[in-house]
Amino acid sequence: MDGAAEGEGIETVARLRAYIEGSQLTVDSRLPPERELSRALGVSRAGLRQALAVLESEGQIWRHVGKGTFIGTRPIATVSDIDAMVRRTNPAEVMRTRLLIEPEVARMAALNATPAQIAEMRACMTRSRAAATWRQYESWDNRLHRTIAEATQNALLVSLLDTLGAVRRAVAWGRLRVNKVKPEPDHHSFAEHEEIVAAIAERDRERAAETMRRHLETVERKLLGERRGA
Amino acid sequence: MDGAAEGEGIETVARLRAYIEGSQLTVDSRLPPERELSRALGVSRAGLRQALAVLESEGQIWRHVGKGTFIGTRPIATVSDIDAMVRRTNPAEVMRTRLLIEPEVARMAALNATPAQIAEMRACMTRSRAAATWRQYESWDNRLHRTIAEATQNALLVSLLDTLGAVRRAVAWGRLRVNKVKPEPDHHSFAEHEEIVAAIAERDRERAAETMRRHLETVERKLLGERRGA
DNA sequence: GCAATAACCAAAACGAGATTGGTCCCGGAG
DNA sequence: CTCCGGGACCAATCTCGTTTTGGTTATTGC
Repeated sequence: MDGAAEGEGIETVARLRAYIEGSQLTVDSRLPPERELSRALGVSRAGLRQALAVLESEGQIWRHVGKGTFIGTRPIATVSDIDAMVRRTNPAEVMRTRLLIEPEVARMAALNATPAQIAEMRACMTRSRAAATWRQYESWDNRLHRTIAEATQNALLVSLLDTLGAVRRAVAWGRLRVNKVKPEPDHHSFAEHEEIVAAIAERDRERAAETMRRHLETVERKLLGERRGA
Repeated sequence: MDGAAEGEGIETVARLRAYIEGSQLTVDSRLPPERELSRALGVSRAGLRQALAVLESEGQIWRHVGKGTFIGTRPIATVSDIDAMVRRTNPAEVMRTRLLIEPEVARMAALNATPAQIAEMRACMTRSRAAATWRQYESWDNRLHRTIAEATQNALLVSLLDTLGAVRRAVAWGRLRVNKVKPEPDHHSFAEHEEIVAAIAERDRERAAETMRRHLETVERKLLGERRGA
């Protein structure tokens, strides 16, 4: 079984390798469609596909329907499509990710925040306290967290957190907060936000990270814990 | 100057507000195109656009050519386009971001890594030691860091790190490593990788985070520090 | 003058048709 | 009977021309 048949397969693989080497096809370039390539190499399309499968398993090429066959390793999928990401994650993962990143962001913000940014944080808190609806409150809450992100003075980090925020908003937790129309004056976030911004203003990095961590843990409890409990 | 003319403008704004309230248009929904809406409200398109400009400055709506006019605040731009991000960041920001996130990722990996994942980490290290070219070394180095990310058991976090990695590869491109063809056997990363994986295998979260931090600091020095020095 | 109308522009969306990798089925050669 | 080649088909993707839409400028009418 392995004599002639496998020999033919190896022959096709070798011819394919020679073709790729011969043509000045570099990494990431597309090679001809299967129908065309099979004619050029004088093999059947099925035989060519077997040879391509070998090279793909070796990591030499990668293929995708509608796109073609490419030289090199398959490009990784980024969070370019928020909707695609939402289908693979859940609110718990979002909170774990926030807990992992945002305390360190607060620490870095305490180091680098400008006076203007600290002033904007305080303005966000004032406006969130005065919010008449949950929607307005969330708007100012988002802006507060984004201002803290901007205070790291790192554009890449801000974009990553924006992406995380987009996933957070898109992920299906469109429930909760159906009972009340607006935040209570003693809503837990108000005091916690005060502590975070105060720590940043005082340049106390450790306390900024710690208070942010406690804040997010409270949010996590309210969002996930109470759902199980109630 | 402000009597009749401004009065008319306010009148149009009021009529527009009434239209939005009246129609059951919710947040993020698109309202009719300007040409159509101006006919419906019985005002000129120019007058309507002035009224729309008022609502836009208030943050009630946002507009974009080719898309339309939408209710709510303008959606933020995520890291959907790697190339666009590359133009706004630099290698220093990439390293700062890695230093902020990846030690915590290692800490979380030490908590959640499966035996199979730890085995894959060791396989990556073995293969990176045996690499014949820098390209091969980087391939296994990337895969090692990605396996550590996967060990957090958090798909969202993995995607965010993939995005970060894509930016890193795009920004830190042609330079460095022009002098040697392959990694030295005593390359600093080898021993550092060993320490990180050992800490993860021993479930020592604190040491995993600390060794990862030291590893990235070494990479940062090699990448940025020596460039300034030499 | 000046505001309304129309005309034009570039960005985005839309849609029909062509491409392309992946799969299945049938017929013929060995 | 097995197995390979050919063809047809499928779904994802790309391509390209057309339409829609906000933004801008010129023209017209009072």
